[in-house]
Amino acid sequence: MYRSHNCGELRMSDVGKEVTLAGWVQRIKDRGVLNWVVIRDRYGITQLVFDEERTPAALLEQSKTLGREFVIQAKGTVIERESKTKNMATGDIEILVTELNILNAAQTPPFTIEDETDGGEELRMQYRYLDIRRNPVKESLIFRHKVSIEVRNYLSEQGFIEVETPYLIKSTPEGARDFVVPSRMNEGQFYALPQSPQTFKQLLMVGGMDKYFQIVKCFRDEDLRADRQPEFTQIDCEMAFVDQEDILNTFEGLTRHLLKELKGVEIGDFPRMTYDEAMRRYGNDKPDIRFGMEFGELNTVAQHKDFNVFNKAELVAGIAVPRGNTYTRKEIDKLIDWVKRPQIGAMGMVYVRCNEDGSYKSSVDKFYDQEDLAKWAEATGAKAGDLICVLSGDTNKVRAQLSALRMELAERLGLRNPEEFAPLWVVDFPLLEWDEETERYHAMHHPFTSPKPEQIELLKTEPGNVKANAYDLVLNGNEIGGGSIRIHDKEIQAMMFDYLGFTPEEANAQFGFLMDAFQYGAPPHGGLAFGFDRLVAILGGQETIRDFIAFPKNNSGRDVMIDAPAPVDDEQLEELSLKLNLKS
RNA sequence: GGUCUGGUAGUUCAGUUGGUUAGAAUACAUGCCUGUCACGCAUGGGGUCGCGGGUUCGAGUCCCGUCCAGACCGCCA
Repeated sequence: MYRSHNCGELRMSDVGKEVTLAGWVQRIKDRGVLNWVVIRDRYGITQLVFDEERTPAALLEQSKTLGREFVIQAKGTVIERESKTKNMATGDIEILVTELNILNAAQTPPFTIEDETDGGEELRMQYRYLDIRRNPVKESLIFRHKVSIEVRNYLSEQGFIEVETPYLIKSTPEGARDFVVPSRMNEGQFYALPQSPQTFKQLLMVGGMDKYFQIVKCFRDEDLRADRQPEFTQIDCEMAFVDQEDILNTFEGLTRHLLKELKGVEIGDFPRMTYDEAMRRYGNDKPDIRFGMEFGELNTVAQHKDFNVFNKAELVAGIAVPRGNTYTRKEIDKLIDWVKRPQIGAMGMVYVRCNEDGSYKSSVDKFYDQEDLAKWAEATGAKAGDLICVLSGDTNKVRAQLSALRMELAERLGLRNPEEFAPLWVVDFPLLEWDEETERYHAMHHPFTSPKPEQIELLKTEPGNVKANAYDLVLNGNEIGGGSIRIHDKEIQAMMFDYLGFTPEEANAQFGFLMDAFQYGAPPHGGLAFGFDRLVAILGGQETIRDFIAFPKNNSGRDVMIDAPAPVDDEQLEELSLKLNLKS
């Protein structure tokens, strides 16, 4: 038996007990005739004491050979401390050690194993196993475990069955780039790792598993972000014999359950907003509605004067920054520089100071009088003391730019409280999206998404205006889930592929198995997938998913700990019938 | 593919207008200390200033290239 207790559980009521603890050396405080050693495991920390009067000399000397992160086992008696501390749960007691075993010595770690470490990101990733010993990372992983248990419990109680689907599947041209895996037994052929189990879950519906879920890894060979990894986890769900309303209710229930069980937050019916409305009010299909600063469209109140920048703009829109009039001219200039950075790309920014006395002072006073500016204030909901920021130009660009500005200002103003949760459904997404590069429509969600039935005719005349039975679940400005009612009719599916530019032969080669299945009794069905890493991170109060993944990849998709990806040797290539054609 | 920021001691960082022997904190080592808990005190070791080239009497500092890291845009059906 290596230990009788863990390092987090001993209290005053245990005083007098003979115990054995095992763990890592957190801290050594050598005072010569007295030595304290703090030992740590997953459950907490406990202080060991060695002193000249009560400890054999040899044992005291042995305690001084310890170093940080040594793995040790200590036997001894729980005693009350002479000086207690509230800094640790076990701060009232300590262990008077009678036997010390060094189970494994350790090199000094490259960064401190403390809550506030001195280690930089890269170093922590390189020695992730040391990083995981730190409370914040450890707690994040434990939190992730709790979320996954709650998800499984809830869905299981609702009658969902978890079914595993294959990881070695087929590459498809639509959507993200695939990670491909060469097949030794099938020369010149490749598997692809799934971007999602989409077609398999639909086939499970055809198979009669009318409530399916899976907590499953997905893979996309695209550039990374703070909230995007090349391999990530989804809560993938699908239901048969349901309409959109059934699905929204089911997964709103799951989300509400998670918020209640894990955060103690009770939320009523989630607001719903159409895609068009979200774009108009927030310039964004995943609005953060924890705060206001909604867009005011100013075309009608700003396009009647000689200010040509506005007159020739497709959209003039502004937001009211609460208490923004406290900004100095210099600060506003910096804000203008900020929106003009290439990442945002605005040409400029017009601002209006809303003075406490009800008057206005703008950067375009030459063109607009007080009466005009009062209308701007009304449209943006600006109050005395606010600052109105106005951008103009191409509608889509203005919305994206003003949305970025809104989020940035909210962040600076501390309006994005991570302990506040504001979910909503965004519904009625467009079915298709125009792609400038290939000059054709492609599916906004995916090609299996059902158009609104009453709009199928509209596909022929105005494909860009057709809405889909597609929806996203948004939490605090992040898309945490998305899904749709699927097509379950072979003819409509074939028509969709046609609109997306597939020849019948291509459609058949890629997705023939699915359309075949639709001929053998496919039930109406639909579903949704949550981004599990993102969901866990946001519930945990963060927007970076890395600390909720045990072994994440870095910005370039590399695992710096195991140093992957890496070349394979010539024999492996030979066996796979592969030849490299390196660009550099 | 692009924009921006950074790379100096084990680690986190400072380093002025280009100037003589590159600093601090922390970690580490040694010694002292009987109630510490971010203990304290003293002493000590520790540097390819990411890499390559250029300008200059002289480069951590300026210029060009390159590599690496992070954030973002494109991309992510």
